[in-house]
Amino acid sequence: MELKQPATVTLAEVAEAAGVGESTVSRVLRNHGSFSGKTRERVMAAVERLGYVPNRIAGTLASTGSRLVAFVIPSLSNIVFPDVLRGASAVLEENRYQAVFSVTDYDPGKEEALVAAMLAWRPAAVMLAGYEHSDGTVKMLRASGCRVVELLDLDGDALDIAVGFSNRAAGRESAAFLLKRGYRRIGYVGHDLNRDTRAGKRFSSFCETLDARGAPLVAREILVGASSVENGRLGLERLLARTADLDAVYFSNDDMALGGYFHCLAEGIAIPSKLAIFGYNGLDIGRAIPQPLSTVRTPRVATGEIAAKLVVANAPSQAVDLGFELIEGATA
Amino acid sequence: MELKQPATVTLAEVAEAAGVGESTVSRVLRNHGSFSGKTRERVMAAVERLGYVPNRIAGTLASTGSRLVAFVIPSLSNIVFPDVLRGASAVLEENRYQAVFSVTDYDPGKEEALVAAMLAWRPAAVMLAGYEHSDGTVKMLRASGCRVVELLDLDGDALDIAVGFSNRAAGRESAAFLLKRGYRRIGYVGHDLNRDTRAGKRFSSFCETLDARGAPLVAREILVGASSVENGRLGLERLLARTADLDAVYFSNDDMALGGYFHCLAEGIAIPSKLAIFGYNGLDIGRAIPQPLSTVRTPRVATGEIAAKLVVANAPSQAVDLGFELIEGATA
DNA sequence: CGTTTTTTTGGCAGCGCTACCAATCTATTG
DNA sequence: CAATAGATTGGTAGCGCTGCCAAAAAAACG
Repeated sequence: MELKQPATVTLAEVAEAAGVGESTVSRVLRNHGSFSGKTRERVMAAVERLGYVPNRIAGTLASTGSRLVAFVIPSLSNIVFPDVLRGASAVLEENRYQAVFSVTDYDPGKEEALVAAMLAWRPAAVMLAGYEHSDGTVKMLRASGCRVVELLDLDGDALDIAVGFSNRAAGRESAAFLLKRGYRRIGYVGHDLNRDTRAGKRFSSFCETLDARGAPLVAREILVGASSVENGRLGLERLLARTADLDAVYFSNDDMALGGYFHCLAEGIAIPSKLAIFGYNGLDIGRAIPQPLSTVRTPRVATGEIAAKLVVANAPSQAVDLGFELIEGATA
Repeated sequence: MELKQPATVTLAEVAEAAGVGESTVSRVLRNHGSFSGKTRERVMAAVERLGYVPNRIAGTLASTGSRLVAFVIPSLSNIVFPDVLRGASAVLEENRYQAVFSVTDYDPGKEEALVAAMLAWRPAAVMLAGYEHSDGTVKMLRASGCRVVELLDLDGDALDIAVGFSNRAAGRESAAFLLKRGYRRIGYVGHDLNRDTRAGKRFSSFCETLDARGAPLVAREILVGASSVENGRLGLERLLARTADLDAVYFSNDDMALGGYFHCLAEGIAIPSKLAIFGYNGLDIGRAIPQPLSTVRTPRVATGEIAAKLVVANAPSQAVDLGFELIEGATA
């Protein structure tokens, strides 16, 4: 079926049909300013009859601020970001804001280009992952005059608003937990850390903590590419082939850790007696496996919610620490 | 740090600074129409110097078509939709289109409201999940004149463009596969099917196929709420408590099936000799567990890609069947 | 009732940009 | 060198809506 371009109905036509002025229609539709009940009815009837759909493009141009919120996120494969979007989206929809997004693939250059493209829509706010941005990105954001929210990280200086938790603290506490449990020969399996700087921060403070307690990291296996269950499995396999007698492995996140868990399951490696496994994120699936995964649960949805609420309320610049929760689980 | 509203630079100011007319700046920036190399340089220098960011709101209003594509999706928790967004987003970004989205929570009423809100942005296309929409939604979409793409379903009549595969065929082939393997006492564990109509279609044609082959479904367990690993586990537990001697269970999707798998693992139920498990979606994680999950792999990312390509190319109305692949795995 | 106050209205100038058209300039041709 | 064709430009009317302001109508007051 060919869809023909039906001459779109404009506000002026509604006004004409309702026998009132344009500004009256505008007021009724936005429920702003004053008008009589009778007028309201006539306008609504005309709207109904003509099938009028307001044009937000025109509305936004005419008024001052837009109700667009731009998300520039590294990935949609990593469940973290859909979770953040989910939390934010619920709040934004309630407040008649509209979410727009694009995906950087963890590439700062692409991030810069996408931020530029986003700013062209004159959003009320731009939401980004973390603190590591190119100079160009920072400059544009500063000059834009729109709100900037940096998500899921707290280890650095915020441009405007930051909502999240400390990845360094998460790395530190994970290390402390493993040490407290008596593990001394600890390894690490992770994905590309240059791109995922938050995972990098966790790892570096994890290592610092081990060093400080006199039980430095014994071995590491870094896989190219994104985190995934398969990479976690592969990573652990390689690590164990290279290094004997490890008693615990820290993974860059739960996806990777699950891969490690499955490897042990398949190879008959007893968890945690022979090898302990520790993840990061607190995914639901980690609680459904036979031995609940030991991990750190992060408030991903809440991060999105709070960020959206702050933007909607046009709150002052601030950093909000939502914290995280270490889940002892049964794998470490 | 307070971000001050910096008087935004307009195209007129760039024109002034570059000593050329507004339309010339516009042509250079869009690389459209003709202009000399020298002019181009002067304009670009002025753009650079003033830090000009074009206003797409104004641009869209002034020109005819927008480069916005609206996604109205049921959920962000179900990985299916982030996958579709991912595929689409890559293509859209390449073509300088912008993705906007909102989430319906599988609620047709909310879908209608969100479609209305989306149409207010005069998108080039609206992308929706499946064919089941309220009358109001259909009416609005028809009247809107923008392209409509229905995703991930092919069992029904498309409004305009449809991209996906047949859920009925998937249900049918899954049943045929289990029967061919010799399973006769087959059960089902699923989530709320009124909302997820695609899962409902799979289930009903699964049952029809079993009936036709004289091995009707023995038992079912439907859980309220969304699909999840935990619900899958719980569902299988309940199903087995109620019904003895099942030899295979079909799950509404891989998340649910993984829950079932973990239940068996924890309870020491041998797979597939004692109980076979079959899922749907072909998630990566299903291949990383000790016994690869038997399932149907669906082209989710490709669905998004193709949909976006058709929209960008302003292709004629059509239904594109991307098919699916039955993965034999080791659990059935 | 006339007057003052309050509530409702309509008119219209932009918002920043693009599309169209006419004007200007440059290169070509005979 | 005039004439013609082609390449570059600038001017300007909207795109559809909102915000401001003044006019009109209704309500309140004395």
